[in-house]
Amino acid sequence: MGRSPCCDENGLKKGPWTTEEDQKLMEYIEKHGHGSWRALPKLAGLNRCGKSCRLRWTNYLRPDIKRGKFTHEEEQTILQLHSVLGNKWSAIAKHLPGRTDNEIKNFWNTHLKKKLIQMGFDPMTHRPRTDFFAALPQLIALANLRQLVEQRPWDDHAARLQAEAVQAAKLRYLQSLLQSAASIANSPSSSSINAVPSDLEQIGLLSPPQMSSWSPLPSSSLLESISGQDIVAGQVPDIQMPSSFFDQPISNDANQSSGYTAKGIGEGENGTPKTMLLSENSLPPLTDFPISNLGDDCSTSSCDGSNTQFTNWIELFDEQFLSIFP
DNA sequence: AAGAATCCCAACCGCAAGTTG
DNA sequence: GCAACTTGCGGTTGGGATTCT
Repeated sequence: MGRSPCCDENGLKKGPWTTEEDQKLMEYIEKHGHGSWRALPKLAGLNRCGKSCRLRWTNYLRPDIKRGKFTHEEEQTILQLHSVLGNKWSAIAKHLPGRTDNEIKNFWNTHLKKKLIQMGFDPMTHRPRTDFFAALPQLIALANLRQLVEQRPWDDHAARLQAEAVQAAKLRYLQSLLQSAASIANSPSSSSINAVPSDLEQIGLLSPPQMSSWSPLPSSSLLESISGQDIVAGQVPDIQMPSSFFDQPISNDANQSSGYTAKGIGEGENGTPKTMLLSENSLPPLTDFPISNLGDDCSTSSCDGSNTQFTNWIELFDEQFLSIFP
């Protein structure tokens, strides 16, 4: 397996393509097909290397390429597929007609990855970041200190931190439940990944129709459409956040910070760190995130504020999660 | 208004797998 | 089996566009 010759031989042109070059390339491929990419530039009268021509065609000139911003559905698909496939951009692109791997990669790197990081999730594993948890008590304690000093409700930042912590904890618990589901699904007596432990059903996590909009597991149709080699049998993909969740603005409106309380910051009687207790009414109002205000932080054209299904689901999650989570 | 900072994406680079003779 | 060649892929970057100060 030899290495391909470098493109910059013979002073071939590099950099942005001109409309004239595009025209030449398109006309040639429409007439003759691309054939050998290496031979194409000479035949088409282009002072480019074949690699550059191939890239230009596949990423920009191909007639079936979809232009414009990613839709909400596409964003969800990318998130789901990335949780399963990782940075297999070409594999992900196969499930998004009209989108190139390069485009998806760029979208991930410029938007989705940042959102995951901002929400305290590892973009590679889709799990809550441990360093985030480690630092959280100190951050909350600092915020509380400030509250005491200033005698006023939590500011936006502190409220946001707590809201994120609660959501991350919930998701971590959900993930452990899903892993249980996977082990059951993987057992000889179970034939479907959809087999769920009773506690999942008990807390209503999988009750329709709330889960129709987003599921922590890739949809069954999606899984079916992914080639078998992409997924280790029985392995549950890492949980990922719904894109609607990521759409929540990082800086919440002031009216969301009221009424949040943290209890028991500090040390317990035996000197061990005391667990931060969050009263039920201290939970952030997940359903109240001003989705209609997402515009500034919204990178896709789909942020139209119409996504209510997930918020319904998370609302259910709030109540029933707390009833079983000490 | 202007300079700085940041965002965004087209294009490049290099590696590895696949193909051919 | 081997080397040359082709193609595909993922990571990175340059610079224009946009936003911020």
